[in-house]
Amino acid sequence: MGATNTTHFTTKQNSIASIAKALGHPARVAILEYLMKVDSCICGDIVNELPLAQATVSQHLKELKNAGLIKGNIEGNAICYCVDEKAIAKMQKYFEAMNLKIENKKAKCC
Amino acid sequence: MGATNTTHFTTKQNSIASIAKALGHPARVAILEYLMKVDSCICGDIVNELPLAQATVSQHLKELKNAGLIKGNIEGNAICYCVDEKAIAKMQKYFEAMNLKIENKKAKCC
DNA sequence: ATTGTTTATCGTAATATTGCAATATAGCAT
DNA sequence: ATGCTATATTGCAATATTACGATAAACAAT
Repeated sequence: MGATNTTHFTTKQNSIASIAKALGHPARVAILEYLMKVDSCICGDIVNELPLAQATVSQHLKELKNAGLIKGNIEGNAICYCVDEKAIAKMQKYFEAMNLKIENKKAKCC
Repeated sequence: MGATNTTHFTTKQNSIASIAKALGHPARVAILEYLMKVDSCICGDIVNELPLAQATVSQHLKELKNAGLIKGNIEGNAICYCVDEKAIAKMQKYFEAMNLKIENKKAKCC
């Protein structure tokens, strides 16, 4: 096969997996971090920052956008991409809750 | 191509991407959540919990283990898998820091 | 109108992932 | 020793991802 079977999992599980998957490539992590570093941003900068061809970077940006991790506005010739706070906040809350559960755990097996 | 080019990114970027990638499948998110729910765990339970064949679940467990998200001890006949707190803590800190940076951000473009 | 700049899309090749049946392995129980 | 149970591995087919060159689209500037 090769196609992920999403139908049997909860909406939240699929949503977390979808965001995580988008972050599952170092180039996309690097893009996100670069967008955080500069306050406003144009893709041309990103291409220069990364060891990848323009077409590849564009493709990565598209995936980040599809996953809701970034949002972009057309600004004349260029496009302004920004981190989408909502997705980051969602992941932050998810791992925070998980972390809390682990700390409150008494039983240990491993 | 198809092979991810890790050499040009930082160790941390590769590390975050690697953990995120492992979580980039709803079945693996579901496995992690199930391991959180029960305190101690055996893989047989996991197979029954998921809509996937035993071989597929075993493969997903292997990936989670490779990414450092879970750890497992052999216990006689079965294997006891647990969430590895270190990986969760790492992700939690990563997103927390990112979230803080976003909150302190003044400039907005999108 | 032509040129240059920036970003997206298409086509394609290489590689990775997903999923499962079949089989192997390892320990437990009889 | 034989069978039973739990997990891993192998082999394979279907699909997805990664990467890039070539090209297109959209706009700005001359």
